[in-house]
Amino acid sequence: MTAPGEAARRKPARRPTIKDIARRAGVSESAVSFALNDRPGVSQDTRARVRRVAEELGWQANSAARALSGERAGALGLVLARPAQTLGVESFFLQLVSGIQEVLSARQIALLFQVVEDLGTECALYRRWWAERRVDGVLVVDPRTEDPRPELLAALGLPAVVVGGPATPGPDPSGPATAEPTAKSAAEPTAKSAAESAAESAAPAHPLLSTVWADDAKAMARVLDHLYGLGHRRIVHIAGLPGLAHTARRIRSLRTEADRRGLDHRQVRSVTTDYSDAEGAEATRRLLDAARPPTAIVYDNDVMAVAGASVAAERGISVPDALSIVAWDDSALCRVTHPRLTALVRDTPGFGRLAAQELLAVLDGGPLRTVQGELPHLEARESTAAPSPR
Amino acid sequence: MTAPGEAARRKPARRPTIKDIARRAGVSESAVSFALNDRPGVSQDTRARVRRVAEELGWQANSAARALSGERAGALGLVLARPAQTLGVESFFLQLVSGIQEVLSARQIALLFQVVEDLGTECALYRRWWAERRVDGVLVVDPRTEDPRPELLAALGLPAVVVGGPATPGPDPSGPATAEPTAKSAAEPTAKSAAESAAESAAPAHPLLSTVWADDAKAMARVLDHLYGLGHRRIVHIAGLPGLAHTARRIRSLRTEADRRGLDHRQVRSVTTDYSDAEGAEATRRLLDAARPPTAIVYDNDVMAVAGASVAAERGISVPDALSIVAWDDSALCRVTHPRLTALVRDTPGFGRLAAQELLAVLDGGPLRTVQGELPHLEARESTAAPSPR
DNA sequence: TTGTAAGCGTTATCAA
DNA sequence: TTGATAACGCTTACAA
Repeated sequence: MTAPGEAARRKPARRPTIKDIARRAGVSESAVSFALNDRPGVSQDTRARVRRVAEELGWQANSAARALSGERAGALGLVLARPAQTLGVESFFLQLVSGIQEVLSARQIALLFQVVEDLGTECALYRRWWAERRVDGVLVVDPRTEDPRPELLAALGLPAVVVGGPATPGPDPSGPATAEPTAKSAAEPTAKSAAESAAESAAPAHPLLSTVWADDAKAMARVLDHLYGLGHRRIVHIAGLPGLAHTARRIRSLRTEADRRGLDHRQVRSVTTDYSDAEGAEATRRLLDAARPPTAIVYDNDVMAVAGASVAAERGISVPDALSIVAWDDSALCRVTHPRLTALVRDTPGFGRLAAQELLAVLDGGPLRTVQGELPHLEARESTAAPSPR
Repeated sequence: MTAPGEAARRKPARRPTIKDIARRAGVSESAVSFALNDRPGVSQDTRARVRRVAEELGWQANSAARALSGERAGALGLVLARPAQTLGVESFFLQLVSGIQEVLSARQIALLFQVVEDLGTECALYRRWWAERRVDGVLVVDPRTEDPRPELLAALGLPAVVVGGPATPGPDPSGPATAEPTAKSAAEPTAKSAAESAAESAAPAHPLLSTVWADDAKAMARVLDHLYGLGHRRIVHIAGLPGLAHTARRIRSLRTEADRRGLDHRQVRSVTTDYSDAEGAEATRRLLDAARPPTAIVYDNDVMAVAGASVAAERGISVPDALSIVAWDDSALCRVTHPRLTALVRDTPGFGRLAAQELLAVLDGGPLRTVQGELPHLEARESTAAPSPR
């Protein structure tokens, strides 16, 4: 190593360029370029020599130069639009990102990750990245029911894949999925056949962008199967943000499943929250204080589920005897509570890998597609059981 | 907007360049460059005109071109070396990143964020980024007691700031801070005066890199003050990974504080873990099963604290009557348990802002410095109280 | 199979 | 105060 401190700082080692390699290998720069990029037009012998020299020198292509001449920036972008406070306890994103990078790092592609306050800032950032040519494409997360992003990205010509989509499904014949907001009450029961819903979820392709998604409808059906099978008839789904596409899908699915079993929409229903422990707890309190409280609650994330379990404990309501609890998404959280929480487990890093692969496929000129991730499975733990007779 | 679908994808809008601006404003390219970069050598009039045209065209500098000619890539890097499984419930990093980006986005600087498996991969990535000229500098997190990164980065001449440092403090006269691993027992009591320790923590500057850090020693002292004041005399610190610099500082501080109060090192001590809920729970079980269990436990993160509280509940040990619990780092987790957990609260986004500012200062040619973040404060909740008499 | 040369969009150095 | 012009490191026609 060089001398420490200031010295090292002032005189950074020079990075080798293609010219250095050319000189050292006794060939032209273009030959080097061809050799290193696996292009025809250079002999096996030369190719090998160039490769060896490059290795010796520890050469790596200058990403700026490559981006400037070739079209590729060698980087993809991912923006997370969340108010700073909402950046709570969420293993989801870190795991998603780690899966994405497993795929990207093998191809030497960098990921620009940015956390912003809101959707407007996110859109502005896409425009900037596009104008700056900073990224070759982006992964769009948290798709919404009304989402301006696909149209913007398509207009810019910035390749993108919607993760968790479809962002804006076609017009819903029965109107948008709605749930009572926490404050209000009662939602008019808009019946729809299971077949209708299934068809919808089978062809959710967004016309503008490729999409990778999980079948929340089927997952919700599994949860319902589990709870209904145990004997539950009063089931409430404490959902996340109402504007998100997957929230809408889950709500719609719950309704479909209720209809299929002839359950009343007053007994089986969804309420929306902001995903925070505070709103999760608040919604739970309201439900438990009602005249006929639910015997089972499904929470849209782990944090709310734990908060809900805590409320039950505070009320002296025993889980699972008097109340069953299911968490959508598993994490350490679900395993440290007492009792441990039954959870819907999905392979989040795997989902990230899928998304990255799909974006790379789009960059390579592949067709727009809709790819479905693995169906989550229900990990039954101690928080769900048959409801106590009353 | 242009026509949707394939059309938009095939014919992406052209990005305006400096040449377009020059043509349209009727000046030379270099005049445009000067005007847009606030350099002297162009009249007020021209400058205004150029600016207006650039605005109209929605021009943004092509980051690759700028990186190629100027020295700057306009991006910083942050690598998180964590085995994928350990990417658990941690709000810390997302919050840190959000703070960092508050500072960077104001200066239009992007952040390359990468999650890797281990330190070796992290170092390889620094080398690659450096060779590719991908980043202008990096933020080094999770500094260790024996850390190869500062030397590597200094040798490469890649500007960096250690976040949470100092990474490798000067040789400790009393030997490295050690704690009994969970499996073993007893550590030889290596006494050291409080003054000595204070001096050490007052001048932790790493000779190679700038550092922003939090005074874990003082924070630990605060925790001890709290618990000792309540009457606790048997206090165990369930620490995180033994190799991390801040773990060492906390362990050392605990010992110093014990000595200062004449407490036995068998009664007040640290054990190390991997931060996981599993090891946190396991360590807690071991402690509670001992002949003379501690009356208070300090956990190095929120997940372990919650896991520990859960173990206590499982054992029928009442918190805080029979056991007091403190969590290092607050989060929603600490507020959803029953009782809510007393926690050491710090401003993580603020810490991120500080780190980003410091790195920018280094990039601007500022001197190597050691900057101290805000001291965490203890948020006393229901999990700490006077120990029950026995 | 090889080398020469133009170009990518900036910044920076010169003369004018 | 301006406008050519040469880098920066790479890719890629095109010519030898």
